[in-house]
Amino acid sequence: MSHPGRKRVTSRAELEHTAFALFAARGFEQTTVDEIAAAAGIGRRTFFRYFPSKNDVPWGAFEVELDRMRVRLKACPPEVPLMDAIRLALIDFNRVAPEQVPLHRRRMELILRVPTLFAHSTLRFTAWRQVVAEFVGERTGLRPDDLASQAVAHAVLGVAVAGYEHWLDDASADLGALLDDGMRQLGAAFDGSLGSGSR
Amino acid sequence: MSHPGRKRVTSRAELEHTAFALFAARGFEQTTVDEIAAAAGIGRRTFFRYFPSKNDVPWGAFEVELDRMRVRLKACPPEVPLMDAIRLALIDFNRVAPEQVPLHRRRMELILRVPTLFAHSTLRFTAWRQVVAEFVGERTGLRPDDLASQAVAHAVLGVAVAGYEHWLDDASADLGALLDDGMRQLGAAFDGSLGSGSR
DNA sequence: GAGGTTAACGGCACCAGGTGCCAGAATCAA
DNA sequence: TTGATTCTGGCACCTGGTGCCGTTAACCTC
Repeated sequence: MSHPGRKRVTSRAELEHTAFALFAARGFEQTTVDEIAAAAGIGRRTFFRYFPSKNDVPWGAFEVELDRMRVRLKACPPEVPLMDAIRLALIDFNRVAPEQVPLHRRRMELILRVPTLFAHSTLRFTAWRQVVAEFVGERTGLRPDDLASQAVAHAVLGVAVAGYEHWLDDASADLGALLDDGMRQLGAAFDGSLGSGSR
Repeated sequence: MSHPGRKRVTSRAELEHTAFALFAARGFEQTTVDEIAAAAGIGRRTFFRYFPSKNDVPWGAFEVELDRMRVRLKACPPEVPLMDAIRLALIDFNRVAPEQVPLHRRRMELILRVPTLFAHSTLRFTAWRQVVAEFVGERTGLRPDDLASQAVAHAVLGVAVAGYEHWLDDASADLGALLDDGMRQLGAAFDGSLGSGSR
């Protein structure tokens, strides 16, 4: 368990915490890396050993999350229709413990509302879509990079982003319900019942 | 028609042309703004008066294009079902004259394949989605920022991006057919026929 | 506990994109 | 010619990000 070499002086999580406090106080763009490093008591150079860029701070440990989504999709029994399986996994994946809601809110506020951050998110989004596309592939026999698989993955991500946008606007909203609704309404749009009968 | 003041020494289009040549030769990331400015015979400072950033060069005059999409959607008769109208407008919007195909290809290759450029595109994508969402709003009576409108807009953009990805991979492919296919298959996914019967 | 190995730290110099400021150059109208 | 107007481009400066490299702190072995 013990490794040779100097011990790490801080951690991603701790650094994230320090940074979030500054972001809340001054805003993301106005906070420089020097300020974060100074507040954390580390050198600027060291900051970049914990995070490849300032833009990566709000994302925390996303790789782990990605895997959660993958597992969640796979756990769905094959009888459940494709889009239902995805819808349920999407809802479940975005469930957070009540005590974690405030942090999750601030995190998503940064990611979705700060323009440069939203832009930088495309990389993560692409990875997330890939997970969905692979699931579509497994279910349908298509290749994950097939047009249909990719289109579905894009659409699902779109529902997620749109759902989050509404969740951020409305503090009392239930994220799971929004995502459920988004998926169903998108389906309704395709069968022609959007805005008329379905709800 | 004549204005006072010094004449502009170049134009967006000309600058874009110069830049594209350099991008083709050295790659986007490897080309510095100084090099573009030098090649165009202008000062670096002046470059930033024609384009707010290097990332904006490949987008050309996108505002105009946006308006074309808006008009194209509005031109669709109300009898045509919502998603059909959007599908047809999407195909038509992305039709380019044969002689413009090579340029359009290079443009889209940059935008979709260069990571930082793809990331930066989110701003334009958001504007484009908004046009679709507004159309959904008009047709259904929902608000454009309603979850359903936004979800549809996200999905359609997703189909467009996925379609372009395939078009870039396959030089012989017909972009219009890909977009048509993408929209139909997304619909098929929702009614459960994806991968089984429909094609 | 001395010495070697290992790994993290952090300063320094440097690059690139982007901005504010401002003096100067070009154009038009009077 | 003068003056208003508008574009130009140099300069200094800021910020994010990287390569380099000497230093520091831990562990392990003898």
